[in-house]
Amino acid sequence: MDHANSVQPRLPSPPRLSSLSSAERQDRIAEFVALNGRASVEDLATALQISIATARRDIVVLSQHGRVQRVHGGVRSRHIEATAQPELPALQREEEQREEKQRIGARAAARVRPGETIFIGSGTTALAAARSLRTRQDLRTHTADPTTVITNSLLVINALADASHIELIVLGGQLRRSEMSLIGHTAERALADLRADRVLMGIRAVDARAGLTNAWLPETQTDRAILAIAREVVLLADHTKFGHIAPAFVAPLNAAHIIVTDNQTSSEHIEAAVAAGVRVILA
Amino acid sequence: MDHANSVQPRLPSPPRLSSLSSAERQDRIAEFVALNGRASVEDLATALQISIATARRDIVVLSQHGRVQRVHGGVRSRHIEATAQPELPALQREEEQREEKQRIGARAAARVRPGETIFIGSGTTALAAARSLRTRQDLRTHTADPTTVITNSLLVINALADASHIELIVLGGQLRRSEMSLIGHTAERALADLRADRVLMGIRAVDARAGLTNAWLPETQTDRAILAIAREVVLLADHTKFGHIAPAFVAPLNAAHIIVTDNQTSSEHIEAAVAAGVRVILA
DNA sequence: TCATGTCTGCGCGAAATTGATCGAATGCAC
DNA sequence: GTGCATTCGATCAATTTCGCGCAGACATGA
Repeated sequence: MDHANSVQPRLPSPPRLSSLSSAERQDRIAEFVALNGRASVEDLATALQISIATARRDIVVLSQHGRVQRVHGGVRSRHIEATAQPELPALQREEEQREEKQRIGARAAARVRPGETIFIGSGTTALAAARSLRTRQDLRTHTADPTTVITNSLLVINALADASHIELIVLGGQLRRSEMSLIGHTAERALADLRADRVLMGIRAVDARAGLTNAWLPETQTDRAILAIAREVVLLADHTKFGHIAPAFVAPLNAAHIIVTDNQTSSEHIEAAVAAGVRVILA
Repeated sequence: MDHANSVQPRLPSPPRLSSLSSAERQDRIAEFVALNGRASVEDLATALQISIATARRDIVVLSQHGRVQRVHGGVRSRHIEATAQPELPALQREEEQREEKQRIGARAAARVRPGETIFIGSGTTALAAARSLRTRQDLRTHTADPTTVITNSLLVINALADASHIELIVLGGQLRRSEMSLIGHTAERALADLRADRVLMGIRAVDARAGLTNAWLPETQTDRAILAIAREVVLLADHTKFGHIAPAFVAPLNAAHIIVTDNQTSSEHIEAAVAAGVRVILA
């Protein structure tokens, strides 16, 4: 029996005694990253005496929880470099699910055709879409009928301020600093005179029964007015938005014609959206 | 074909995490650019010990994120005014008569009392006034009835975006990039619902007979609507503005209640303004 | 004792990242 | 406007890293 190992070609059995539980390992990894700023997968595997595969799995869990930021080759601290900007909530959140948001934004922006009028809402995912539009070369050449962007997001405005190939129309209103968005009576009144081909907007929470919900009640009035001006509503929501409910009801789920999300969204949520008549695009 | 392949003259060099991950490299580049203002592609490649191609790829990512501005040969900082290009006309002009504009702006801002509602227009002198308001401590303590700023200038918006003691209301409208101002029907419609204690605005040219004139006709409609919402109009005009006439008529000289200018303005122009019933303040 | 579920380590194909090269585009000087 | 040098963008090869399925080990419960 036993001894057998004298010649065993592989011993895949790790004696788990005395080693750490997965939660403890992940805490150690998070601690290590917080201390050193970054770590390669191999570093972690060596330091914690675990295999590369397990280190990788722990990293996946940690990044999904937002405790570390995943990069090719390892992980690094989620802490933002912060050269000058004050830590505005909207900018803080920009780092969470950064890769997913960029993919979602790019995919949503790809739906925009030259010469169209697009509304881009507030939120970091919508900001990613605006940045994607900023570099679209086909919009740059199509100068006869310029592409127009309407927005109530100060971040989108700044992102497109130097994009001379895009006509920029700003909704007025009161500045909500936590989101850097413009809301209120003035914004809604401006919307009455505007129409768009598509609306690209993010949302705080998506749930099949509770519909689309946001965190701040005064904003919902403006959000509803935004939804009403376009013939196609494209909702941008990464996988962390699904299955949750925020306090302020905005609209039923099928108010969105298209939802762009990432491939980590569970099929359960996707199927529920499809059943509600919404087209789901995985970025 | 001989030669060549027998001895491979290329060594594709393996990617090593041991150096820096892509995200870290990009942070370094952003930091470098923020510090030095600009950098060539070769500079970055040398400084970070990476190939030209990789440096270029990082630059593309950074510019897509809006963290740096790409130019032929390298990158330059985009941090000036948090968003805008230095070569925009409005910012080019910022350097002209800079001292005078700062004094004029500070003097005009000094008229603002805590709790008032102020409209600040576009132009670099008005921007100086906004910056002065930003640091007024008495506005910061007077929280019961917050001071409110209404503006159609993107530069003013950005200057006050992090001034949490100031309520900020933005006029909507179409972005005029040369001035970074919002104008048009949407802006005028928003003005219909707004009133202010004072209007602080710049002007292109001031002349006793020709009145207040601007360079761009479509803007005059918006400018007139702005003048109409306040009980006190404070005109900010350095000495270079006097005695000239610009193509678009905005309003007669006495539409302004107060003109703040600098001490290089000739007494002839000052007396003409006083004769028209305007109070002149020298900053 | 056996069945079941969960966790760990390993291997292989797929994806990602990097550096180099080449034609095309751009900027600069005259 | 013309000519020349530089830079940009796209592509290829090389290597690393990632994702996923598979098998073994331990814990739990019948």
